[in-house]
Amino acid sequence: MSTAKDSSTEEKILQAAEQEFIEKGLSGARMQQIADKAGINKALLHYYYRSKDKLFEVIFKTAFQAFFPKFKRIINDDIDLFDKIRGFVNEYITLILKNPNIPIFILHELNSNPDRLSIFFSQINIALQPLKLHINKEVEAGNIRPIEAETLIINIIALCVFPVIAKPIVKVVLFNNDLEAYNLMIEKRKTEVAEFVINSIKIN
Amino acid sequence: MSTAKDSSTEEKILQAAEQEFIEKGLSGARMQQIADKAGINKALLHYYYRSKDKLFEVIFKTAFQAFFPKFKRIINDDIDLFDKIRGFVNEYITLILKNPNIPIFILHELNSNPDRLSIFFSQINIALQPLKLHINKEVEAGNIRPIEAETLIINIIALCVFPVIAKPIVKVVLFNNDLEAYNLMIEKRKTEVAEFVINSIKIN
DNA sequence: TATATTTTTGACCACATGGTTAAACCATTT
DNA sequence: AAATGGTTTAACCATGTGGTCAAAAATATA
Repeated sequence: MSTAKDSSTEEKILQAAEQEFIEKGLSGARMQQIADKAGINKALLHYYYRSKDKLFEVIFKTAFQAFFPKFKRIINDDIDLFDKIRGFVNEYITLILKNPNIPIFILHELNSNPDRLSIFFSQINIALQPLKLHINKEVEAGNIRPIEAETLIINIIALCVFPVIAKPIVKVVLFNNDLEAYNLMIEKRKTEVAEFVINSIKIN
Repeated sequence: MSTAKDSSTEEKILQAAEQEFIEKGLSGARMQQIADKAGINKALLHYYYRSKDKLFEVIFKTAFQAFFPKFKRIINDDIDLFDKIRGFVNEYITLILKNPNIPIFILHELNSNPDRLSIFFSQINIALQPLKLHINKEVEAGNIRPIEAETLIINIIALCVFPVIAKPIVKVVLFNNDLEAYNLMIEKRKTEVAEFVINSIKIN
């Protein structure tokens, strides 16, 4: 058994590949560019990962995990739904900001090849099930306004993700190209999004 | 003056190019493929549009107009803010559904080259100004909960666009790959999104 | 009908790109 | 020190790709 997995070379390749693929997408990425970024020979890429597609597959998987992590911790907790939403929004936006280009990357690649998703199906499905149940329970109990669990979940994720993936537009159009203002606004959303959602579903 | 602009050939090229570019992106699109789809020789592409980039530029511009249309009609109307939101959501989702792949296309291309946006800056900026003012006015008058106009606008657009661009994920994860169920949900959002937003900002 | 003009094509070119190979390099074992 | 096996490289190769060009076909003009 080799310790190649931990070797600095393989690590450098993965980092370089992640950068290149996430920035340019599968078709836009160049093996030569990845090799250069990793500071190695191009042939070495094929030594570790036989083809561009194989290498892409690895990057896509890890990127997808980052985009759709196992938020079981938050979701499974037996806490108040509103607090659950607050916790989720805060953690999720924080997570996305760590690599803000991943969502468009995933969405773009998934768009031209939706089959890639199939591997992750059960993982996500199981991860969201408890949250769905909790929402439905609260609706039935009359604790929140009637709303489909799916709708509420989509809305929350939309409000977290979209402002980040639309950064070029939002920054320019709504904040006159002021990066500081844009960043501040995203930062504020870590709490504001939850309140926006809660205001919408709570009963007065 | 030639009448080339109206010629069937040029029209076929544009249609084929739009399909190809929007589906595969700039780097993924192939001139040969576009020629094939248009049923013409590849050299003819370069006869009408000198280079791939020139052709792309044309497609990108028209696509962007579709993504960010001149919604002045809705926004400028001197109607109730809530009705304005209802009208906007309904029209915008309807518009996006006409070519649901445009948003990711725009976002993806803008991500790797944000400069492309600069041409449209003033157009969008002017288009949204009246809406901002209206929101601020309602907040100051105490008619709705305090919220930044920018935040409210982002939220509305996010709720309209995201479920469409995340279709591959949403369909599979939340609707067990049931296309009908997914479509129905999007259809419902034409009215539900507005109510979700209004519930959040209205004062009880 | 003859002539200019525009549109369309097949053949081609230069170059970028993913991928291969044989040899060199390097560390570890014997 | 020699042999072994994993790692790295330079030099190649085949193919795909954007783009060109000269000639043919079609169309307009005289």
